[in-house]
Amino acid sequence: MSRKARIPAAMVRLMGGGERHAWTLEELHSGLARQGEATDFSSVFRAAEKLASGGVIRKLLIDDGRARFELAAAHHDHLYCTRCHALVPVPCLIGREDFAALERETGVAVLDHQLILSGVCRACRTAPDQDQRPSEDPA
Amino acid sequence: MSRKARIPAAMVRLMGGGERHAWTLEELHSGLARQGEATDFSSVFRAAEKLASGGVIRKLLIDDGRARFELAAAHHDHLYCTRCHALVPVPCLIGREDFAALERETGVAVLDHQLILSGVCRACRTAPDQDQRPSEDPA
DNA sequence: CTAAGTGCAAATCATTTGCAACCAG
DNA sequence: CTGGTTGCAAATGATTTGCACTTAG
Repeated sequence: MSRKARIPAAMVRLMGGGERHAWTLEELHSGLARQGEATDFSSVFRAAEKLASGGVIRKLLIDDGRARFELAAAHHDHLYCTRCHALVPVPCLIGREDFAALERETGVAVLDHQLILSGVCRACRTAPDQDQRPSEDPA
Repeated sequence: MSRKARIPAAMVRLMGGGERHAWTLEELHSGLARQGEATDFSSVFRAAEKLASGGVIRKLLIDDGRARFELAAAHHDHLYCTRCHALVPVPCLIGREDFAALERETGVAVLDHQLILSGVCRACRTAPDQDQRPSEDPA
């Protein structure tokens, strides 16, 4: 080896900051800049790639064109509002026992899972029809 | 109205053919061609878009860059082998009761969900390390 | 010296969109 | 006519990659 990775570390620190729980690469990029760790987008990409493959963070696939990343530490599933695009973490609905059963039946060793529930959040159902701006973790 | 949509219909027919359960746009495109319904890629895209919004088919987000589409009729979840990229349908693990509980707690009306379990299938665990070609619904 | 980490620029690639031609009702 | 449908070409946009430079070990 030769040099300690600066970006990955800063990224984990940023993600653990509590402001947000799921980040797009762009948000990570600007987030790092905001905390004095300005860097190139490709470095953000590679750091995320590395952290994800190392199991430190998890990549989420949302149907809006951009991947999100979250710390893998606290596992939870997600509720996605198709109207305002809020992504709300919810307690995990899948249990170990389900995995075991599936593994027995299918022969596939389940290592991870991604559950995204989608629908319309209360605010959006109540509010008029106007198209709302993306927001995350609505307070 | 004015004209009956040729592509969407052919697409549903193709997807119900049983050969495959999840299709990329590219596969749908070539699949249609193979069954004498040659068409443009953008038409495939638009047909998928329309069918998906109409609830006839469902869009799946797999972490390999391409979306997959499957008939929504028979709902099931998926097992994704991260090694050979096989996508195996498995019985759904989530129940209505879970939805109801979540809706009560979060206020989000759950309309749909996507659960993708990932891991390594039996073949890949047994086989040597070589990187295998993508295959789907391995016989 | 040596290899991993980084920045910058350029390439990829699936996905989308604009627009004119078409056609069943 | 009319408005949805289709084909073709071009635009988008997020993601990736090539490459040279830097620096810790």
